[in-house]
Amino acid sequence: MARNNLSAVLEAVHRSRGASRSTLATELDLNRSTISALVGELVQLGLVRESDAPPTNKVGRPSPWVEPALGPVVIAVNPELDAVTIGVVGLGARVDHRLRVEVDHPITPEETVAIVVEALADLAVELVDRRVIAIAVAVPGLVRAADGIVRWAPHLDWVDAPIAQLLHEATGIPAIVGNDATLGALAEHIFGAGRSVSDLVYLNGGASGIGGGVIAGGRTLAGVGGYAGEFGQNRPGMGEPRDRVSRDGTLEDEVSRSRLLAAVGLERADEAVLAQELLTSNSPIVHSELARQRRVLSVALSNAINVFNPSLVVLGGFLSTLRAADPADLDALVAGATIAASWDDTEIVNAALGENILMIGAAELAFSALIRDPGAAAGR
Amino acid sequence: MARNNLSAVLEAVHRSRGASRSTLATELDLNRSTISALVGELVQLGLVRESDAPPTNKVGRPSPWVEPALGPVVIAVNPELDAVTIGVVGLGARVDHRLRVEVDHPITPEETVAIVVEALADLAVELVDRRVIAIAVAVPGLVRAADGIVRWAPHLDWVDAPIAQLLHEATGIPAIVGNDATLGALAEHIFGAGRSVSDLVYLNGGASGIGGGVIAGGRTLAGVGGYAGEFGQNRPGMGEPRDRVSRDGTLEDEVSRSRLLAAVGLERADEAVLAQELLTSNSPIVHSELARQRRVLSVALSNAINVFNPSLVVLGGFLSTLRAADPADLDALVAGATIAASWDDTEIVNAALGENILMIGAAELAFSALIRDPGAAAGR
DNA sequence: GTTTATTTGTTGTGCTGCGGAACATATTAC
DNA sequence: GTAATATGTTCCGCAGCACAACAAATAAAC
Repeated sequence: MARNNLSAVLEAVHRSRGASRSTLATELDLNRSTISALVGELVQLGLVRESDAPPTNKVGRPSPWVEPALGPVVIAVNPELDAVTIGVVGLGARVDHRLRVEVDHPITPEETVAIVVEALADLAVELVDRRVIAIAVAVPGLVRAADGIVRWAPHLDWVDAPIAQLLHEATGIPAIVGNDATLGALAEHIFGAGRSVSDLVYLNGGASGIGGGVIAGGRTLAGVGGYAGEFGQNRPGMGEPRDRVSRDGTLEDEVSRSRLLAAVGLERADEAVLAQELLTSNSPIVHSELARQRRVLSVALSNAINVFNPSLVVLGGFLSTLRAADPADLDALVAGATIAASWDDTEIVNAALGENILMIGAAELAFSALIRDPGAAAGR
Repeated sequence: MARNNLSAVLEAVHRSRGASRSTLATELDLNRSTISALVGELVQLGLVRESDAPPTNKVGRPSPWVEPALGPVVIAVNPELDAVTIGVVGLGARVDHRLRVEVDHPITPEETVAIVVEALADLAVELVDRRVIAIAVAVPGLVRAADGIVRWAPHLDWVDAPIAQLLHEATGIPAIVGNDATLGALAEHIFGAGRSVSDLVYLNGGASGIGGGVIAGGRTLAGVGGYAGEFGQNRPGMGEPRDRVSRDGTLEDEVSRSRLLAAVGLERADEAVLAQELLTSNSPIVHSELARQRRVLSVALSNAINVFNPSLVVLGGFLSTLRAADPADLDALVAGATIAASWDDTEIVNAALGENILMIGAAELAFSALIRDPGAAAGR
């Protein structure tokens, strides 16, 4: 039987990172007595804790504060070309620990599993008294929703990698996998720039290309297989033919980190350094490349806004730098190629969550399952 | 209180256009006794009727047939440049009457209302003993979801037209408005080519341009304002620069009915005639224009598939002709520019519902509200 | 043609989630 | 210190639905 309001209360506490009982009652439109019972049950389940009323200067009996419990945590994992990032994440997007294990070659699924196992051992002390709900992996590649198999992660050179199964077998902990940009969109939606918004498009520019994720009507856009949101492979129209510099004309070929690195004359640089270089350069080559990439990006964004009519377009990675170089220019370009009624509703912003975005997004994958059925985890 | 399963039963009967009680029970995973009670209630509400068990050769007590009742109907309205189409539509997508009122000039909202009022008078005899739930309008333009105002219908030259309010004031019947292509997508999803599918992209080519609608995760993609799905205004990349023949390079400028008419040398023609001309022509001009439009369309479709990962792309209007001229070519072009994993899930098909598509789609707008709360309409 | 197996409708009962009302309690306002 | 206000607590009741036992209507078996 679907104990729906139990989920609703847990979700509200999770998303707000804490709320008073009375605000829960008014916001969820539930009776005080119901909230009382449900919160009590969540406390029993160890998912939530109540603390003394915070000091407020309002008349009336103070309402106890309801917070996510410290117990349940998710081990978030993000394998990348040069490193694996692992985090311990609690309800309410609390990132308790984060560690980064560098590797000197493209990492295999098996090596990823080994690193996670080792990290779990290292974290054993911190995880005493914690309940590890799941291992959640954010992968830069296509993840089949049905079984969590990584169909294709070009950057990591993974093909049909059963990473979830491998992790589960190695640790005994349930494992779950998602696409990194999709999880980034989810994280920004629940805890970042898109908190109060139910329709957003998230685009992230990284070394491996451009990933995208969409929240539509408050829900993650998945598609049949779970591959939705691959804006990077799209071919946007070029305002001027000479803007096209790649063979295929895909967005991530045209708007790319490596072309920006080339323009500033660097071999490699981390995000902050590249941004610094780009934003302080006087070179006309840099400026014209930034302008060209903005023009191409603007068409892709217009296409996306025409189709999704989102409240927000959230840019991450080097795409936010591209915007930062001249936000007004990007806005004007997008405005020029977007349906006016749609553009009126839309704002382009930079991602709000920093380095933790994928930890939070991956954890959300597991927490959303917990929220769907709070009783399932512990006993009944 | 959300009487959820009452909705579920009504929805199942509506979508299946009739089912036995026992299949309802198994498909909705409800107890026989529950189905019995709920169907009884829907009969009481006049939304559903039971008839004798249909002849089946199975062992066991025969299960009564449950069908949509004849009573509740929606008046569907579709104002177009040259005519207004009005239909009487019942639950289960039963189109009882349809009439087309030709006009010799772009119709105004007020004229549309007058035509609807007149049609209601003409239909008075047929509507005896029917319960008109709502007037539902499918408009070729942008409809603000919040209040049903037509923000912009370029083809009709409507700007901020409160058509729902006007219709309600003139008739006393609740009125509701939606975008034509969005409603087309909905109709194909529930009763057409996309029946068993929860993710589809619908693109319709008409005289006024290309309209689009999306079903994602079984729900209509709306966007914040309700303007989602405007693929026609998108700018797809061109494989070869000379494919671009318009100034802005928007999809509906490049892939257009008028360019096809020009190629076959006609001033005007209805859909069937144009299709006939295009598919039987030997002219190299016609063939090259068809091929060019297919190439441009294919990029737009690839972009859509990369983003939505749908099970189905449904083409309507002249777009289905464009495909019919060489389906393999279109498929190959799309395959070449789409993420392989996504393309594996996707099939491109022609729209299955014919002239009734917008009648059914518009009616769905009202019926979905009825299904959400079956009790609201009649008494309690 | 009668009996048997099978499937389904019907009826009565009980559980569960939640709202409502009356009362208790902790705070501010005066 | 008393009043006003907001909220927690407790008890009750209702609605939705599953479950079980029984009745009914069909096909299959003999």
